[in-house]
Amino acid sequence: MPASRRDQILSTAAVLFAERGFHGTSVADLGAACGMSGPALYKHFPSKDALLAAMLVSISEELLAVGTERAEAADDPAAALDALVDWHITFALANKSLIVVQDRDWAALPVEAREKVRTLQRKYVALWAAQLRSLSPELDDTEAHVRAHAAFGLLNSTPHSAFLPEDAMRAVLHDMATRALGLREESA
Amino acid sequence: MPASRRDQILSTAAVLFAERGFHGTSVADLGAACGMSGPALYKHFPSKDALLAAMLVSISEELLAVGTERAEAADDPAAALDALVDWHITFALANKSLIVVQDRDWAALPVEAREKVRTLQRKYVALWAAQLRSLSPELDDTEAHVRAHAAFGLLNSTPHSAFLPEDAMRAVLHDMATRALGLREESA
DNA sequence: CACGGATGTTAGCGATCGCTAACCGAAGCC
DNA sequence: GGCTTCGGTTAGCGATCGCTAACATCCGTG
Repeated sequence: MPASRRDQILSTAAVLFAERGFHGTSVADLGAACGMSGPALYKHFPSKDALLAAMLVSISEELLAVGTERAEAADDPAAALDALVDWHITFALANKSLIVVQDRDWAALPVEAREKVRTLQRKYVALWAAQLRSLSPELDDTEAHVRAHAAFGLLNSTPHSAFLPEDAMRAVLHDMATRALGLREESA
Repeated sequence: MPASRRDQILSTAAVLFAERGFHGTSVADLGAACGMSGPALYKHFPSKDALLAAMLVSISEELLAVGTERAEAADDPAAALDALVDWHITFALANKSLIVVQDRDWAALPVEAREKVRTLQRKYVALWAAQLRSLSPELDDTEAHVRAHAAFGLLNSTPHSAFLPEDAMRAVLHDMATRALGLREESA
């Protein structure tokens, strides 16, 4: 079943929320963009908030789950970080709008979903930080978290600047991220 | 005159807009946070939109103006980029909320201000891109822009992760950004 | 001292918002 | 062939929004 009505709404909403923000998008706008109008959305989601929650919880889960998997499959910390960078790039390129919405509108989530998302995100950062610390054991834990966040910022710039073909974007982002994290010391 | 009423409103608004978004902050909220209530704001700004515009136009101007100045004062492209990184870090650390608002809520600007901000931002990116290309003349122009955006993403992560004392944050961000941009090839 | 501008107040208007109610046609099932 | 379910419609409610109007207070100045 490729793309249920529900999925179509979620992806349309991601685009609109990314462009205008959650509070800047009315349910009428969203309905219209889905080819229906306004209140029809309530046949698929109990509320506008719940729609946002479904969107953000599922992406946080996927980022963490696949990230964990990729890191565990790697042979050493450097390979794990390389795999994490690769996975994050893949995800960000395939879900530009979601990436934008996630760090823009998480504050609009109802409390319960907000805490769930924050927990998942914290685990995801911790996953990166742990790999950074086993690569460089002298690294302070807080600094490792800061470095992970900085790497996310770099990689998450892609929704605002995907000017190149996908392969080229991948290459540039991979190069910059691995350099920033100290994974390589030589030029191309 | 350090901090007129107008400035106090602007900086309070920056904090609230960064937390809840432009559309998520009512003029009553903003007024209350400034120690007055609601409509009093209209004695200082003609509209809520105009307030946002004043905020974003002025920061875009400052980023570009000082950036240009710093780049011109440098002896070579590498020094210019180093100075740009340094300036951007200084600005981002001193204006965390504004950095957030700028890339979150620029779409809420009235057309005229939006175009002005976009023009200024484009010039700022072009300033970085030009330095990157004179450092590495073989670099494609589009890729240079992408690399500049990625560097901004990295540096702009600081509002979400300023867990370290300011000096340490500066050092970490400077290290990562210069590595990402290929300004150094050796470890610390 | 009168007065005018600057800066605040409260009341309230019109528009828009999220959401519910009531209704309807098509599809599937016994 | 009737009944239910599913997914859609329009009408409209109550709340909130940005903003204006009308009025109060203070303060510098001729």
